Amino acid sequence: MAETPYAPARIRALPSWLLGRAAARGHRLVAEALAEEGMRMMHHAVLSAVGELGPVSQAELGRSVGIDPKDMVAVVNDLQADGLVTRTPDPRDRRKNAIEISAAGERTLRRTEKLGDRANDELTAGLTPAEREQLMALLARVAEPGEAGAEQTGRE
Amino acid sequence: MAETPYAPARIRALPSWLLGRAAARGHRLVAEALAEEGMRMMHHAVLSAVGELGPVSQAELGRSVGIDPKDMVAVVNDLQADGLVTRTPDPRDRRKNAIEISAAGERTLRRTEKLGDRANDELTAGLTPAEREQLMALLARVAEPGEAGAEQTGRE
DNA sequence: CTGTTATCGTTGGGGCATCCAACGGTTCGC
DNA sequence: GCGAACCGTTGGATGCCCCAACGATAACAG
Repeated sequence: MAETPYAPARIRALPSWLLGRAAARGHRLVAEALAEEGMRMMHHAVLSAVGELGPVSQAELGRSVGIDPKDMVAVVNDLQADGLVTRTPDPRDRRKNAIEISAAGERTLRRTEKLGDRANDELTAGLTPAEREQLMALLARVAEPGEAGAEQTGRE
Repeated sequence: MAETPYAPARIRALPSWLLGRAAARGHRLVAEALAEEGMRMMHHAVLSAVGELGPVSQAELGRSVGIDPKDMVAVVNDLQADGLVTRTPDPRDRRKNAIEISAAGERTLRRTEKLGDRANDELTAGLTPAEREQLMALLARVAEPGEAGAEQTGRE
């Protein structure tokens, strides 16, 4: 074998390290894929959340995908500028904005979902479907330690 | 609050998403643990690499842990300022700096390794040792897909 | 009704990790 | 020798996360 600059074994043996590397690769693959549609990860996540939850307030959206309200403002601004979502004042609560996906947003979402799935397939290309399921199950338990009932506000 | 802000199923079902969440938690736990010694993740990783590889150039270090040369400069600066490593010009190649761990570096490394291990134990507290090994094996295959040729080029 | 408390959207700032482009100094291949 | 490649270094850009504050609005207690 050539003298590859191997990562030190000590570090490599740490779950957090491997987790970070794998996540970095996943992030890169997905980001590259979504870039084909001019989308970014958070934007896609938010758009998907809007499409799934229906008309929602920004605060609720932020809690659902776990991002800061500050960043949510920018994301919704972009999505609205691209005509992917509509932001209308909620008549029943004038503090809120009702975010809803548009027809164009639905179309874009369908494309970006395909791209995201494809990137994730590439990410897990070395795994069998069963192994992928296994990985997902293990990751879920590592990402959310408590998670017994799961009805609670899973805030991080 | 009946409405739980659960993450949309669409997004949650993606390995890249779960990977990111799990990595974020791991990162946070390890960072908090290392902060007890005033250390940060990259610093610890580099220090560990130096201790394992012996006298080594910064470029080689950067390749081994997969970080940018720019950031490596800052890391080595900090480590040197804390007296944890020595940076001496390589007489055989005056472009290179020979980075070597110091006695104080060894001591600090032993402590931070304990802290890192402890944080990783907490991270994987919900898993049995066998499951943890399983997770590591799966992650390794996801993080480094090719792995056969041991191709150079650092990363992507 | 009035005053207090809480939420919502928004703006501002900071910290941390990753990445790319460039440059002078040095070594290596031809 | 001379161009190509590498090394350390500097500069800048980006993305993600967290905290604090503000005006407007709503919910609630009195």
